[in-house]
Amino acid sequence: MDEGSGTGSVERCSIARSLEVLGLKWSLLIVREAMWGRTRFAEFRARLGVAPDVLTDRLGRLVDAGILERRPYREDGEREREEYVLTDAGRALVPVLAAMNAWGDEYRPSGFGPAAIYTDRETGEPLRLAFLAADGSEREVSDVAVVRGPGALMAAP
Amino acid sequence: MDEGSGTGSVERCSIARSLEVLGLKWSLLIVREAMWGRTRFAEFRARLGVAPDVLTDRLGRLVDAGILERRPYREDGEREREEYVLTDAGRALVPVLAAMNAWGDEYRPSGFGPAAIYTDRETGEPLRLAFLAADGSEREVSDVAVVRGPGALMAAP
DNA sequence: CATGCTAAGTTGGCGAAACCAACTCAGGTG
DNA sequence: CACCTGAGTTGGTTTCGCCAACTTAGCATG
Repeated sequence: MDEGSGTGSVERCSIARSLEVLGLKWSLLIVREAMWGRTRFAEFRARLGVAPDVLTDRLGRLVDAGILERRPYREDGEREREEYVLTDAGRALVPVLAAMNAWGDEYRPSGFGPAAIYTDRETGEPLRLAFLAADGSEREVSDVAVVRGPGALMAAP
Repeated sequence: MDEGSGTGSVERCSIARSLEVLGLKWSLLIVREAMWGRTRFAEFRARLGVAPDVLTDRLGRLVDAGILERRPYREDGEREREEYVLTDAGRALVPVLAAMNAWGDEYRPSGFGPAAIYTDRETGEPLRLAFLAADGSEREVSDVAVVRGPGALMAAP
């Protein structure tokens, strides 16, 4: 997954750079589980049904990318083991998950209603994602256009 | 990619359902290119450097999922061909791309500045994604909690 | 009317990634 | 010291992605 839009070896597109670490199968679902508070190998494995070798690989990549942090823990009467907790960078993926969640709810409904709701941590009231202008006013998705920024200096029609 | 959180055969998690169609390599990058206005096989191919057989497969899946629409076109002096344009469901993926973009800009910077900016289609002013409460007030990402909705009726600690 | 051009794909072979079951490993308990 | 548990490895098979080469359909040109 390289080349294409860019001229050099560095991927200029932030989406592509995000996908370098999140684009492999299971990566985002592991982050989703971590958001629910799962931290342990066996929990991820049981919840997701992912093969153990793949899970080992993904946890390692997410740690390397700074999304998860390996941290020792000890249950009483057990030996010391490692668990995986979200870092700030990992928690910053909430909008990505929320956006996917909202799209899936809308365009690929399960028939059971939404499985996850994003809420205010204190009041518990539901939140939604929206585009805001600098003055705080909201814009509809249909009013949003994508334009090139400084990182995109390729010539194209 | 099934089972895990659910008991039956329908995937209860909207994120997993979104990933069923968007989670394969190249799918989201094809949607990104479509947002830039690319519509043709050769354009996707040249921009992304994706193998033609994979591109055929992904375009077909995106069409089946209702994200892209196949539409005939004809350049003068050319034969009729097909192009691929975003549907409403496809354009509704803007928040997903914007969220990934913002995360990549912040946590995996390229050193060239952002390659894409999401703007108001009319005024051109830059927009950002934010969580809003029902009254329109904004919440920080760190104030967001994920809770179970009606679609998640699994018992778990 | 054969020849070539172009966009949009197929086809076939190969290496990497994912899957699955079985096995290992380290420490703690009875 | 036999056994249990969580956290992984290992080996073999299937699927996926990559690449180069080939095909196909219509129009245009000689």
